[in-house]
Amino acid sequence: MVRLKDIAKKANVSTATVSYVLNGTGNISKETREKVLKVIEELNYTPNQIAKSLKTNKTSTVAVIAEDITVFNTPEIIDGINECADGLGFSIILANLRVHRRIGNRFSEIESCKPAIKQVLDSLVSKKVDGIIYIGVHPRDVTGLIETAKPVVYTYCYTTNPEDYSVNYDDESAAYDATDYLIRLGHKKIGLISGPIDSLPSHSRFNGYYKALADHGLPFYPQYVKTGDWEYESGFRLARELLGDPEPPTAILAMNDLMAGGVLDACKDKGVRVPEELSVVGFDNRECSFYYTPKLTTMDLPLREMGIRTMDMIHRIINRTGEDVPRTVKLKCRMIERHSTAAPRNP
Amino acid sequence: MVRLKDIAKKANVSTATVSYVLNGTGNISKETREKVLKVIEELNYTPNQIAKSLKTNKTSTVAVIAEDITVFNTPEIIDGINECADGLGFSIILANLRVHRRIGNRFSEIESCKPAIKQVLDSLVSKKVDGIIYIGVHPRDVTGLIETAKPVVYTYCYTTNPEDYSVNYDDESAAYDATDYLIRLGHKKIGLISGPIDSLPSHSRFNGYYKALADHGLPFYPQYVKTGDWEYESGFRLARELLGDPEPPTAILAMNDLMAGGVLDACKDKGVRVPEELSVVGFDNRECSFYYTPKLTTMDLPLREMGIRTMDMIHRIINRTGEDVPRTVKLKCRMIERHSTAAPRNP
DNA sequence: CTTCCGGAATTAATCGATTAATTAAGGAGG
DNA sequence: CCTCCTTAATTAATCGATTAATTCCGGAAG
Repeated sequence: MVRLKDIAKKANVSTATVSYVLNGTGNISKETREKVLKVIEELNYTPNQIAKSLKTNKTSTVAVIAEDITVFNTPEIIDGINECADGLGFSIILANLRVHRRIGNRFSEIESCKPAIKQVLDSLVSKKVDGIIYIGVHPRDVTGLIETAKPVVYTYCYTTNPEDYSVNYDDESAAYDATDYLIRLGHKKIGLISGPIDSLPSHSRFNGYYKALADHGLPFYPQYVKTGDWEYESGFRLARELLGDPEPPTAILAMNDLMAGGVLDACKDKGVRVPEELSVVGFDNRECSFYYTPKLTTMDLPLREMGIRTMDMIHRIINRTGEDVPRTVKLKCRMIERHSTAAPRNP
Repeated sequence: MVRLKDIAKKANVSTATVSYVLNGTGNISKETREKVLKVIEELNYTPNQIAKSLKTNKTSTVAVIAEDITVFNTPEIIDGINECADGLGFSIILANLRVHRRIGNRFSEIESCKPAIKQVLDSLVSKKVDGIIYIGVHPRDVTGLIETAKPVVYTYCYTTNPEDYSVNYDDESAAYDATDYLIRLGHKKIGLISGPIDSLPSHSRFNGYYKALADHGLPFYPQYVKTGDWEYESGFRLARELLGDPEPPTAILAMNDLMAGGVLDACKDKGVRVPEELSVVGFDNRECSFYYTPKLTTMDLPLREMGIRTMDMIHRIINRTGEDVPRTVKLKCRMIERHSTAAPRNP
């Protein structure tokens, strides 16, 4: 292994000079610089990052703590993080909490992850990274979950502490756009299958739905709003309820693709044709939504972009340049129009 | 930040003693050990891994180079790696080559990834890790792709170098089992929609198919074997060809779930009912296969297990204990029986 | 001619651990 | 009593960089 010292000896300069050349600091004459660079090239030298880190107390590494890497949103966020990190010369250390296998879908019990997080922070991460990115499996409150002196940026989750940094997508405007899209197709009676009432995204998405109706001067019918639990079965069940209404909606907006899948199957079950008799819109643009019959119109989440912005944000915080880094970023979603939506027959 | 030196001072011993206590080496009396441990506890000290790495030249970190983390197989493999690494006290540094965005599906052009790999190895990984795990996006030959002195274990891909280490699933026995399953249901005319002829998994799976037929004394009909390209469209097109045969098969085994999806749609198109008139079996157990109509019977790949075994293997190699680590591991797949298969009506 | 200054290089301490070599203190054996 | 071991501790070099402090030198200014 070639060391900085070897370069110095061969180039007949001090180690300090080589270091200054490598880092572009200090006062180095053109000739010396070139001489050193030539030797570096010759010996195919690359600096030992460990030694550098020890002295500078910087690692050019961030930890990515994922609640569950096997959940559909996470890989693409990580992909974005990675892409951005490559450009910045950062590495990422990945820690996976496996929340799903730990607590299933009982998100309220997220507290039980605290020991796991503490262990990750203590034993693996905190000594080797400059900052921490936390990726949730579902947008929810994780206030107080991470206790560390290092910078943290949250994505796909949020905290109630206004000092915390986070990157998310804009739920309200996404739901607004989806509703607006259906209204522009001609729909006036639009069912909504919501997530649990105590979930923030459910609230935001409901607000978007409500505002879009209002902006178009359409009435709001409480009986068109049903509360599910994000799972297929609730979509199936609630769609049956909606379709059983004496004056059923001509379109249903489900707050995720899984429940939308339930809606589609309820339609098959009841002999309701999609999109001719009922338009269905999902949310998330999960892989499965492409394979539904008919292919589902849905909202694509800006996952990769979220990853990129998250990495960019933590990098800014780490390199405190004095510039004021905004605490929260919200990114727009994008409608993906497929075959589950059409203009209503009898608007 | 508390340093080892601080512990030593407070406990009135030398730094060496503290180090020996921490690592359980050297000759330390019980009283001294307890005294030191008490101080460590009091000051809430954790050793600086960077400093340790510098001296020992070990990092307890492995690099995971993924060809594409957004491909369905990769997250679960990484999950397995992570689980095993946690148990061993290892961290993982993740590098993502984004092969799909680089070269799409033209796998033969994998060579073009070499510069990216070289960059990853040089600038990020090689100085900070004890070993390297490489995860492919598709089982294929990656001989010579990674040039490094560190231990490497390949998974979800293979090399022709018998010195290389790799972990994979057993294609041949999986295809054998799938075919055997159909035969036991009563099928005698079984179509096969293969991957490209120049792909190793295609070969192995074909061998499994062929052997199962032979073992049951069934004839092999070449016209029942069609060669696709792993994509949905080829499944659709080739299923139409098979169904157009004067004596069409009563079951079709597709070598992946995407092509099986094409088969299902071809059946819908031709009015062939699944599974009543045709049984369909896929391969991979991708998320989408659960959402097909009918839900697809398919082969589940032991992805998490592969990750675990891969991590375990690289750990053994890193800790060269002299034990002979087997060069290749092959894991069994598992049939997932859903609603696309049944006994044939007229066997 | 002396002093001062600035550019270009070097010296040497330092980051926080590990560990070979050494020392010191008892105890056993001759 | 002296020697030799064993056990338990310390000393100090080392890993491979960074960087504050210092030195050296030549030219400009007074």
